[in-house]
Amino acid sequence: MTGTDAAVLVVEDDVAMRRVLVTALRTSAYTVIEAGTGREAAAQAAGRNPDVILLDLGLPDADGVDLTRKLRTLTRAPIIVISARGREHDKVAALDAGADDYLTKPFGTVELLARIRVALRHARAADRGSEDAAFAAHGVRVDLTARRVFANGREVHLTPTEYKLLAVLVRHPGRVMTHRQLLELVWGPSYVSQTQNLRVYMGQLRHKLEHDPARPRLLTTEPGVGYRLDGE
Amino acid sequence: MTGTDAAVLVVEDDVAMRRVLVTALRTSAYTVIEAGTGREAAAQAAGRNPDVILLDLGLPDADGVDLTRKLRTLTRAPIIVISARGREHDKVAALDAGADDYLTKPFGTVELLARIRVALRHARAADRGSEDAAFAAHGVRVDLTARRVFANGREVHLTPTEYKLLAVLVRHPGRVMTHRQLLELVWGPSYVSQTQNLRVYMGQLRHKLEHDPARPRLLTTEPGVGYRLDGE
DNA sequence: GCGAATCCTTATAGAATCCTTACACCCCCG
DNA sequence: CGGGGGTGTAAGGATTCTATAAGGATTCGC
Repeated sequence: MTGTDAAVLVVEDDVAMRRVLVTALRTSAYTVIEAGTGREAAAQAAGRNPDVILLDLGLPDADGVDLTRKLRTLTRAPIIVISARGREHDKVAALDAGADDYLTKPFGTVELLARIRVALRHARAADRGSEDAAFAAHGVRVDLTARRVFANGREVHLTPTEYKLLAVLVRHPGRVMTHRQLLELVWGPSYVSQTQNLRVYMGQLRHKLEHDPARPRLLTTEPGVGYRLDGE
Repeated sequence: MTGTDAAVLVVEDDVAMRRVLVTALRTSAYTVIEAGTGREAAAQAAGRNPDVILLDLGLPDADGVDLTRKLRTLTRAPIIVISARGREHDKVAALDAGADDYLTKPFGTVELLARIRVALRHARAADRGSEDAAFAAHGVRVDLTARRVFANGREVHLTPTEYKLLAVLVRHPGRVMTHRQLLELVWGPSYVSQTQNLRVYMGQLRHKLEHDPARPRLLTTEPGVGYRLDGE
């Protein structure tokens, strides 16, 4: 598989290293976009819509993990992190911040290209689904782009965590989300076994949204499995 | 919390190594499925529908790259390859055969867990685009991705065990599943002789799904062998 | 700093689920 | 005609899971 038009954003401050990367990518027929700073990287990611991002963590002007998180808000393109630091902690932090792969220097060009192919494979598979930005049922309306929630025509105030939880459910209407999924997406990977907390927040959401919180029609329980946001 | 969440298939012949992996996964509240050979791996990948596959390339009975390709035809679950061989050629071969990540021994457990989280993230993103895997016959419809079951247009509530049992049958429509197979896949390897329990649950499923539970057309009995999910 | 909002934990009652036991049934064969 | 293996239904106690309230810890805004 060759580049077939795919655009790769290379974020790397070291000029020599950058030249190596760019040459390898051009040889494989990728379109290359370059950035030498975190600020530039964000601009290019937002403006040029790359298909893959190669990100060197060791930029002088930005913390790598923060930048990863930032880029993730700007684009859904896979991020392959390149770093001189090979400690486990660094890897985990970057991966949990939204990176899709982590390569430690020094690495081979051939391997890098193979990992780029994997990333593109993923991106294409994920592209097929696009999300709705709104949900409405049972007198409840959720506007994800405006971050607003209404119940029976009245706007309801939700705390950040409540909203996050509801937003996850809205993105998967009608389908059961397991405790694990909800906990991981709302609270993060290290909270996957704190199911009690999830129950508390689900109760708060019901209290604010359901007509009769004791007999939920919108936020239903699937005992032993998880919760579901029901349409009509 | 019961183990109805993300399931990880661990393919590893070395017992010591396997124990390390299984312990780490269980601690993070994953459901673990184990396989020690290539043949077993294929069977479990097809039968248990894991969410991620951890594959050691160094199995005695199968070539790792071939097995990767084989597994890719059986499931779309992400494959994380674990290998003692760290040569670039090996990595590229595995990645291009369909693997999603490649870890070289020795590696840290924390990093492995982080990479599993990445893989699950991808799987979920890809899931959104795919059509719902479903089964329909005799007025019964089973939606495996939404975890919903309908009979005669009405949604039926199934308990976790009932659903698990039905899900196994749905993945092998028309084929007889032996008592042993069903017990192992639903209740686990230590329950393979508790056939009475299976009868009870099969009865409950019939009661909820069949038009006339006494004359089952969907869930038929193969005396002395097992049960079968019949199409039209 | 201070108050208010939010978060997370704990405790407990109530609900759902699981698994076992008990027993009736059916069909085949001696 | 009477077992006997295999099967289907019913019921209940033990276990697990869930809902809700309440309070201390923490964070946030001013």
